[in-house]
Amino acid sequence: MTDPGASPKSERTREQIVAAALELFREQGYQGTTMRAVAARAGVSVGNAYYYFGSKEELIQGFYDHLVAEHTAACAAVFAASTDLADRLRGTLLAWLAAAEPYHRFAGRFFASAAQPENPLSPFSRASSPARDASIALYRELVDGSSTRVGEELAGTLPELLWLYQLGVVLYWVHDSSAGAARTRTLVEHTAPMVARLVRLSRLPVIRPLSRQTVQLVDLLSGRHPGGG
Amino acid sequence: MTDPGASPKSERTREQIVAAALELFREQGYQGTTMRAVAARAGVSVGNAYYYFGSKEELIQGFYDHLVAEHTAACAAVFAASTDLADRLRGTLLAWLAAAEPYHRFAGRFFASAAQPENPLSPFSRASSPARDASIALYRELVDGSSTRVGEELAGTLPELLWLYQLGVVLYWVHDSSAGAARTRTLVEHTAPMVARLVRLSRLPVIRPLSRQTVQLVDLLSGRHPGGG
DNA sequence: TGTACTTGTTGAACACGTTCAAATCGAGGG
DNA sequence: CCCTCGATTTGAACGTGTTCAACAAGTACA
Repeated sequence: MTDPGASPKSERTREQIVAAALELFREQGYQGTTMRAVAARAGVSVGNAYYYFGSKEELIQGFYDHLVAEHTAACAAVFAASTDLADRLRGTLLAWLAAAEPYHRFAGRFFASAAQPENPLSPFSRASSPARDASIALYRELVDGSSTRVGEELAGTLPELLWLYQLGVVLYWVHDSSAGAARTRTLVEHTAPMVARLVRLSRLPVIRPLSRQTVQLVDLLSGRHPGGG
Repeated sequence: MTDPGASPKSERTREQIVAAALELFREQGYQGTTMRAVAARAGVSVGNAYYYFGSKEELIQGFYDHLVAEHTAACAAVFAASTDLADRLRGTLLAWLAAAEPYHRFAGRFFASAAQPENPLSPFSRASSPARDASIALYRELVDGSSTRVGEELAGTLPELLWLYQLGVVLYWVHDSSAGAARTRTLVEHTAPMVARLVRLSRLPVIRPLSRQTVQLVDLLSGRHPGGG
């Protein structure tokens, strides 16, 4: 299985494998890293690596967990710094970019896997729902702690919408080969205030129907995987 | 190379290989189809398949070309049927869904490849720019032939924005396992009028700055691959 | 200590995508 | 007809991800 018991021994082996994999991913990229090399550096056999991880792709989950943890930590500082919605959005996204930076080289491969339906790494998959829920909760905190008053219709769904916004930014970042992801930073700098503005405008009579329809649609379709229920 | 001379003989061999690949993709999915099986059904050797196509993924280009052609043809009828912007949007997207339907099973694998940076199949890649330009041109025709008056600021960039909108719909569709892609159809039915409404609202004084900023941002960042120039 | 059972580990073997040196084909010139 | 040369075709061979039967180590209980 993929998730064997958590004895101290197995825990240690598992960590050795993840550490070796992350090292090699950084050094050689995803493609350039072979399972044989990962096993060798971890000091175990190939078969043993497969005892802990069902596939090469699953090794990436290690990177993913690491990333989520680091991002969440960084956001605490962001949330403490300002109550302005645009500031908080900008800070949150820039913090993600900073945390993900070292892995940009193989992130493409990662998100390509994640883009596949039925892949456990997919952000919409059942396997990802804890990470997804955690991420959405982060955005709920972002909204709740901001000074912008959000209409109650929108309030419930806004965190999920902002999570989708982040997904879009990440998608752009993956394809961004500019130095230091400068273009993605530009994207964030420009869109964060626009999104914040849109949230404020959503209470206007002209916009309100659109806002309401958006919420209804997301609630209708979302939750989990599009085909899920 | 990938693109050997176009003698009648090589042309025929190439077509045999593409045909065999598409058959097998439909029958067994992408993963379940081996290059050996493709070569066998096409009546050639494995090496010969690689003489024409640099990789298994490149075989998908055949499906892609087929799809674009069919979609474009279907849109002619859509454009003739109505000048209402929402109708035209809805029709265009539903036509895409109809054309792509038979390939839904392996479309996930396809778009996963496409999601990878540096992959020629990526919609942002240089190799795809003809297909991308053609697709954007389709949306320009959609806009130009509609009865909705579009502000001149937005007019130039709107086709590209709508193409991005389609990209989002496709992304959803790939993950949609509901019968007959019913959920994606719902998404289209709801969002097409909303997008059309948004286009109309974009001329309002409250919205106009947002619209202008959006256009500026897209023009600043877009064109090609984020890191491109 | 011995015995049954679970957990952890091994490395050879398999099927696949891909490569490549060599064989074959086919048109043009002698 | 033969020769030449590039385009086309072959299939064995390589490296890869993955599987699996077998084995070792650890654990619980008598």
